[in-house]
Amino acid sequence: MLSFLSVNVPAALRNCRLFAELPDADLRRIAGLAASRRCPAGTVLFEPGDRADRFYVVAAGRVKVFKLGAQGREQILHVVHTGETFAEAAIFGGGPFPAAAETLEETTLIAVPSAPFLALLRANPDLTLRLLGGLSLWLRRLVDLVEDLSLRDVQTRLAGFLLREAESRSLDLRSGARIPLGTTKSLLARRLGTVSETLSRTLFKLQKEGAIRVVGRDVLVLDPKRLRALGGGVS
Amino acid sequence: MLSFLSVNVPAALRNCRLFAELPDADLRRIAGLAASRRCPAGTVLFEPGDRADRFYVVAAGRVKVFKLGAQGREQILHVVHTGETFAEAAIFGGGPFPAAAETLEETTLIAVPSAPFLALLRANPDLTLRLLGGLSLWLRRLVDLVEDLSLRDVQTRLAGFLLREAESRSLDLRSGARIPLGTTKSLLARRLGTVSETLSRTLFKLQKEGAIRVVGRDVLVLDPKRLRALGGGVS
DNA sequence: CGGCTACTTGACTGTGGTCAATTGGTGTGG
DNA sequence: CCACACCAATTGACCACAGTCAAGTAGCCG
Repeated sequence: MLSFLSVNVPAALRNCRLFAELPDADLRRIAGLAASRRCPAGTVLFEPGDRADRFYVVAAGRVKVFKLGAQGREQILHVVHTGETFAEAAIFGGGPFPAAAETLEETTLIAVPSAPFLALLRANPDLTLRLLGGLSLWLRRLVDLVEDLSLRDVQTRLAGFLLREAESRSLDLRSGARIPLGTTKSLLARRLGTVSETLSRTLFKLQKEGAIRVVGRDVLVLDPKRLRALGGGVS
Repeated sequence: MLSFLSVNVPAALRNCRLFAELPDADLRRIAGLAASRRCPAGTVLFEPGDRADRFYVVAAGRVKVFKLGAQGREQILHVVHTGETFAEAAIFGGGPFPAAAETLEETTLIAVPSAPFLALLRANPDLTLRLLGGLSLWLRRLVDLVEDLSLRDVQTRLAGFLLREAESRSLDLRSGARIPLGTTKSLLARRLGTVSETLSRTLFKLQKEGAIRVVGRDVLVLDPKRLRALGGGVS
């Protein structure tokens, strides 16, 4: 299923943290085995239960990894951006993919088959350690998500999200800082483990308290102190 | 803080899946570096934010890994049994422990310092791959937990738990099968992301529907079919 | 201009958490 | 052996957070 070759595969792999420092020869080997693929928005990449015989590098675009509930509700586990990998964890231990993945926009992907990749790992301790670091980060994120879902209400989650978002874009949190949500609000809602209606209301509450002001898809921070207080000691 | 040596450290490590096939020499090296420790029930091993410069092997006993919420509510991420390791993920990537850990009963632990362990990993691709498999499993469990918390109600979670528990003890699910909970009900509640009161009521509901019968700390399965239906297609 | 999607707002409801009181079981000490 | 203390578990009353359904608005693109 390779729709050829709008991308320079080796270059795309280099852009990815996991492969950034891999020797040229190895990189080429992977590139030779990998399939590059361009997908329109909404393409289903895999579903829970599918055989996990590959993982993905996002060369350009965005992908959501998510779980679907009984009545069609959706919990997003992670949104994967350009230069990141996903589903690397699933290729170990032999089980199927535990979640589903779907492109959020036109996206170029590189699928790396697991068998040759595992062989490469045996010979590259550095690569393996980097991979371990990546999985460890994934684990931390999931622990955070569990904490959010189980122990914090929506308002706290939202405030925390805004604070983290500001920090990750290295905005200093003075009054007036502008945080772009970068996605639709319904997407954000499903990331935070709620629905768009509730997110709407919660944004409104934060506004009413004077902490923020919502302008289209951006959030202006009006009162960083208050936002921090509501976010409950998130870094 | 080493309270010496009620345990044979190398033997305890051998009992652990992670180290099961490690060459003798390496095992001894680790054993030489590791600190063995006997803890009474309720000993705090680490808290979120502590430096992650070690991980643990449970030589005998049980440990809970958990997150604490604002008003003291607790979400258990995992209960670690004899022969398992925990916190291995935290030693990668340099961050602190993301959760807390505490012994549930009198427990003997082996703490493996991360620095020499990381060095050992570079030389042992087999060990590293086994570790990757372990992390991958952790990740799957957390994804399941997120799914439970976000997309399923307590009754479904409970039914699913009972089914998984029966399977993991390889009980065949005929009517009359007896599933020991193996813990107090309040512990189980916090594992399922709820509180003991709600668990009580939910067990009662399952009884009222004729699916199970609760006898002390065991659950008798009366109607496996119904239980499966309520558990919503959990394996 | 029409049609589509994202978003907002309102009214309602249910799950499940909190608080409080009671029961039950177990181990300890008089 | 009984009395007491302690903890786990249960039950009841209450209520709030947030999800659902439905209607309406705003914004965007063809």
